[in-house]
Amino acid sequence: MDNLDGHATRECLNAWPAPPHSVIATDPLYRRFRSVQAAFRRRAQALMHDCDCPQLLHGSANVLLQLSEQDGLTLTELARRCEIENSSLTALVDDLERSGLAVRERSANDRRHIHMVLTQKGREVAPRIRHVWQQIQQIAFASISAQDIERMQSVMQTIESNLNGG
Amino acid sequence: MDNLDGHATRECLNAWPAPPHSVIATDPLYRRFRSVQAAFRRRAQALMHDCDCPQLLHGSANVLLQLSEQDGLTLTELARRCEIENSSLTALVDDLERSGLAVRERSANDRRHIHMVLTQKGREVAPRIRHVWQQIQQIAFASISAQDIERMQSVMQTIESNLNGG
DNA sequence: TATTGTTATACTCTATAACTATA
DNA sequence: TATAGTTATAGAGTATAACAATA
Repeated sequence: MDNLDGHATRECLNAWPAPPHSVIATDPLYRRFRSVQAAFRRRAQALMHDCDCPQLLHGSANVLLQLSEQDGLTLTELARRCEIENSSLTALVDDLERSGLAVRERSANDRRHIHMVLTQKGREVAPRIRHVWQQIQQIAFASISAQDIERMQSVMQTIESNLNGG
Repeated sequence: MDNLDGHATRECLNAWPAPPHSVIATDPLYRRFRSVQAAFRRRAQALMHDCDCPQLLHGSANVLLQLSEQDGLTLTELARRCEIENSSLTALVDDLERSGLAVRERSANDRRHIHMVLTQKGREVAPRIRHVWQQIQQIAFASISAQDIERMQSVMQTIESNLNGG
């Protein structure tokens, strides 16, 4: 076990070694993507709470905003616009129904289709949610130029495309 | 149910409406953070497979690289360097042990400490993992200038700090 | 009492596969 | 057979809280 004590000693002598370049160049970047998203989500939840909005998943709020643009979309069309799978949408729509913001209405013409229709409450809440999202933008992008934000989005898109082999 | 058919008709007449500015400005950006990270992970897994590396979680690979910089770190020190909680580290360390790349060794001096020690296999594999991560960088950042990458990282850091109220 | 580490649990976001109901 | 939607399940990454062992 002497070597283990040796390790412990090295730790003490050199507690903060510089990480190798390959590590600092990849892992923190990789992890930053998640932590930024988490920061967006946490701040949005705090703001929604402050604004007396129902506590929605970020995805549900997005569905709500889609519906406030065009009410009565079918689930499949909503999933397409939100760029998620049908099965992923189910929980978000459940969330909206549970919060009383929208209801499923089965189509009379083709009973396979379900239209999502905003309730009165949903129509009232949607602008507040939209406002919260706008606030988040203002907070998040404070002191960052529009050009830098666009550049970042474009770089991220290129990275994703590079990694997906395109 | 006539209104539902009305919705269906509007869909047909105007199937691809432009989303409102507030939506395009936030949600796709929010979601991009996750999708880029997923792209990194998927590509890394594919490359690790091609290079005959053990299939490790990204986090486990990161722990392995930390150990290849300094062997025998305690779990708490490893968690600190990886910027995760102790409890989150457990699964990653289990992963490394399961793959035979490192072993837990309890310290004789202070039996509360556990040192992670690379095995022979771990020392052989670490450089290959590092190489894979370097390849990923090359793939991900192809045709993107170093300046743009640094700028993106810095912008992301600012966004996170803004959102966290700093 | 304080520290190290583990376990149990939960949460967010997402996907795939198998299923039901309808056309 | 094809489409719309649901359910069941998984997986990645993370956290909190309660716990055991040790100091």
